[in-house]
Amino acid sequence: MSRFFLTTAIDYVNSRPHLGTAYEKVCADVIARYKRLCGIDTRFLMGNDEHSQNVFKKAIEAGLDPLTYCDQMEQEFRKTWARLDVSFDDFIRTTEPRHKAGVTELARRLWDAGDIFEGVYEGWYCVSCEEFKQEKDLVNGNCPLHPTLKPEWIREKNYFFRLSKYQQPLLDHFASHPEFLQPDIRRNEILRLIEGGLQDISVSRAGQSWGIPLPWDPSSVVYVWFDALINYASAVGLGGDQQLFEHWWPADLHIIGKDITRFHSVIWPAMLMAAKLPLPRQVFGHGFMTMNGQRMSKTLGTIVDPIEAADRLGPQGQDPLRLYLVKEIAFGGDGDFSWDRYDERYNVDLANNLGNLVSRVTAMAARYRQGRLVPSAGGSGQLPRLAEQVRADYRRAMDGLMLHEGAAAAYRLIDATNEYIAATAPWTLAKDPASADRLTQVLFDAAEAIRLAAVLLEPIMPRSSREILRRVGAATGGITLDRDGRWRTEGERLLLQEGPLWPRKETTNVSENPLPPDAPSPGALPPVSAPTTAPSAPASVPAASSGAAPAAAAAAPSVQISIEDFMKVELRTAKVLTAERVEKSKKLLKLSVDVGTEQRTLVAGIAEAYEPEALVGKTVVIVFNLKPAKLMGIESNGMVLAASPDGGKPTVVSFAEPPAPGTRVR
RNA sequence: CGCGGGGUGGAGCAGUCCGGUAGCUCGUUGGGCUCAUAACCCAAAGGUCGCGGGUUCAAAUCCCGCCCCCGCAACCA
Repeated sequence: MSRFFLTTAIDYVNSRPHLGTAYEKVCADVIARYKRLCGIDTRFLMGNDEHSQNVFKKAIEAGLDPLTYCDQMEQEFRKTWARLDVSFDDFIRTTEPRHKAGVTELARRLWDAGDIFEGVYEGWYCVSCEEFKQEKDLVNGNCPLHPTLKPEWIREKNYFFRLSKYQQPLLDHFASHPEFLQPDIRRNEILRLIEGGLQDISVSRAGQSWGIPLPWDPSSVVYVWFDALINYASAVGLGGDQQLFEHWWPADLHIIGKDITRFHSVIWPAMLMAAKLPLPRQVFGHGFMTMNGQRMSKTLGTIVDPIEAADRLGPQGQDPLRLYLVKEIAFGGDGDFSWDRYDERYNVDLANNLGNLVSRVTAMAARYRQGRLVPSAGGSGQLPRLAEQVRADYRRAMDGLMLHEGAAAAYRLIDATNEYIAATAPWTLAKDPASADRLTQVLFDAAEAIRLAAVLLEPIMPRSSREILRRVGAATGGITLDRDGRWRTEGERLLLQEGPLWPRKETTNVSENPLPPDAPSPGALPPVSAPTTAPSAPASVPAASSGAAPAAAAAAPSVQISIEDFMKVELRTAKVLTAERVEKSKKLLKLSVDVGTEQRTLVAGIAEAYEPEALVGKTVVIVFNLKPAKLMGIESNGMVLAASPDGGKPTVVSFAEPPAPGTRVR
């Protein structure tokens, strides 16, 4: 029996899964279930990415031991996947011993092959910030955040992977395996990137404890992205169960978000080449989910909780959600979600079409034949031929990962069945005893078409599919496409007339804007910009992430400060003398202001809301004792206060009757 | 010239790689049916496929130029 090993990205555990994360898992699950339906021995792997500094920080903030925190988050993830009927066969956490074994094994192979070398990261290090600073960020040679401190020039030991060595092998692989990276749009992008040359990359961090130590130098841990990628191999026994590994590796398909395509289609294959291991057969980078056209973000209130979305449509609400995700979004492209549209699709696809079809057929079978259908020898019209066509289209679509087309194919059969009923008018046949056989045949055909549609939809709506099969009197267990996907002309059917599968949802058209942009949620503070870590870090993180935007950091709990704390902030009025746009900047204005005692230059991010001329002469409020910072090369000595709604345009604080420049505001 | 995505009937999208009657869902209008969850079926109206050039017998699709929108990054001190 052929086998299929399928993976999704493993998820960062610093926040609960949202709809974007769920989108990826559901699509992967549909593929996994489809492969099983085809009779293929399938292994579907998912998991959590836990060795991130952010996870570590998050745990410490929550006052938890990191592992305890990860344990708790695992439950959150598992709960979500269970609610959505995601049928993974294995769930890996990067803190598990088997993963450590795999990472150790792979790292050692690369080291032995000479593809990892020791280097140093050199840079200006601010002891107070505990991080490296870029030369260009320094202000007069000092740390921008600590103007009195001169950063130290530090060399940190770092191990690098010779990624550059694999440029040509990767290009060769892409050339000989056009299917390796899909869809094509990503493939072209990555090809250009590889052609542009590859840099060796740092794979270790010195002086950290949260991570997997390098086998040859335990004073360093493996960089989190390097660690994360290896999960796919360690989950099937790399460095442990050799027999398991040989059976399942290489993976047939990595399903990932388009943001981490580079890690999976460049770095990961290069690592495997270096380790002399086979490459995964295919990487598929799907698009992102948006909410009402906007990127999912906590501050914009555009996060959709997948559990909430499922619950909205009842205890079996996961199936409508799953159908929406695969049928309404072209797999590979970006997709939008809105509650209105979600409800609409539910009514149209499930209540009106499929659900109503099951109702009318089972009702007629019950009324005219007491639910028992024994087909006569008569012909079956056009439906069987269409069913065969649909089945072929469905297979082609699903094999090519065009999940939305697979769903559409199944729906062509459903639509055709509704048309067939309208054309044959069984209720008319029922009035004429001479048409008795014909009536039975028509109902049988309709039931058979429904049965086939249910089989095709099984990967997308497993639970509902089984329920439909039950109602049309077909076997519900162990179905396969080969055996159950073809039109049957005989066999007695016992149909069950029961209540609506999907009651119609009355659309009250309460357009529910999740959160008015200018209404901050209670207790929410502006997100604190997290200091970035060492500059040698890769730009983004690999196997974590997932579908949509990573959730913004959770709103900090409301913290009360003392009057002394507040008084540390010296607010003063300032009169704007000149204002000009900052070259090549979208948001910044450069202002010179009179603060009474002196004249200062400062930079404000209000260019989108104010023309420079409109500000000249105005009296505004600034933070007088803010540490200077450089923005787009300009030193800013203070900050203009403005009301700044999330995603909206700022309004600077001003006065009806301006006091003298330099007046203290408190 | 920072990277990327997009512009297709009123709305939301597919189609673009591999040119050949412009497709789907919703909405609108008219009709039909009464088995069914006010559902289902038929029909109609509605499109300069962002703009301008080019290649071609033929361009939404290929080539060149331009405009607009949206992300991301550089900048919300």
